Amino acid sequence: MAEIECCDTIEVHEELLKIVDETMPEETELYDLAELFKVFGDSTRIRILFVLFEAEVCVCDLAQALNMTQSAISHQLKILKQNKLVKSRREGKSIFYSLADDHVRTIISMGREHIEED
Amino acid sequence: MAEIECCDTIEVHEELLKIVDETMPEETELYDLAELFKVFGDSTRIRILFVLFEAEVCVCDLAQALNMTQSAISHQLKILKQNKLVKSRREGKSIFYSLADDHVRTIISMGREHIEED
DNA sequence: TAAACATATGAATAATTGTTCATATGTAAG
DNA sequence: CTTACATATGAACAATTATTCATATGTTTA
Repeated sequence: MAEIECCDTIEVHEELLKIVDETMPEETELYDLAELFKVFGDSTRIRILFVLFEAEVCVCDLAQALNMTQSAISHQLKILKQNKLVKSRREGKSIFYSLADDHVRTIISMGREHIEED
Repeated sequence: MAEIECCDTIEVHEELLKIVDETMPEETELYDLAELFKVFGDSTRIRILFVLFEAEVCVCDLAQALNMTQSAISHQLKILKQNKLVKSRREGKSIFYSLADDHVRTIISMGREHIEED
C-alpha cells in the first residue's frame, strides 16, 4: 500500500481510508439520498407537506391555502410524488393529495428539533 | 368570512384554511427548515458526513478520502458548520472536524430508510 | 359534442449554488 | 523573520432549479 502524505500523520490516513471505503454507501445511494433531501430543501414544498399533515387536499386547495398559482403547486407536487413523499387519488375532476408515509413526518420533525436548539 | 370558490366544496376550504393558519410554522421557521435540508441535499456534503460518522478528521483527510480539492471540501465544511451539523477544533496547523450532534445521524438514517423502501 | 372546470406540462427566465482558481490567513519550524 | 504547511475565502463560471405563462390533458355537465 502506498504511503499517503497529508498532515504528517500517515498511519491514521490508511486506516481512515480503509474504514471510509468499507462504510461509505454506494454512489447511487449517496446520490438518491441527496436527491431526497433536496426535495425537503424548498420552503414551498415544506409548506405543502405541512398542509398535508393536516388533511388530504386537492391542488386548488393547496394553491389557495398557500396563496400560489395552480401551476407552481402542480409542479412541486410532481416532484414530491416522484420522490414518493405524497400520493394522489382522483375524485371526479379533482385530484387529492396526501402523505405517502410517515417518514415524511419524522424527517421534518428531526429537522425542526435541530433548528430549535439554541 | 368571504366564501371561497374552488372545486365546488366550499365548506371544506374554510376549515382547511383555518387549520393551516393555526398549524403552519412561521415564515422564518419554514425558511430555516428548508435551509437545513438544503445542506443535506448535496452528495459531497453527505459524503463528508459519512466520513465524520466514523472519525474526527482534518480537512486534508477529507480531501484525500473523497478525492476532491482542499478548497471544495473547505467550502462545504463552512456550510456544514454554519448550519451546526459539524464542529471544528484546531490542533497545530490542522483543523479537525467532527459531528456537532446526533440529529445528523438520525436525519440521514431516516432518509436512508425512505429511499430503501421499494 | 361543446363548454367549463381541475390539473399537468413544456419552454423561458431569474435566482441559487458547487467547483475551480488564485490568493489570503494562521500556525509551526528552521 | 522567513519558509513551508494547513486551511479559508472571494470571484467567476457552469449547472441546477422555482416560478410564470401559455397551453395541453382529462373529467363532468349541459
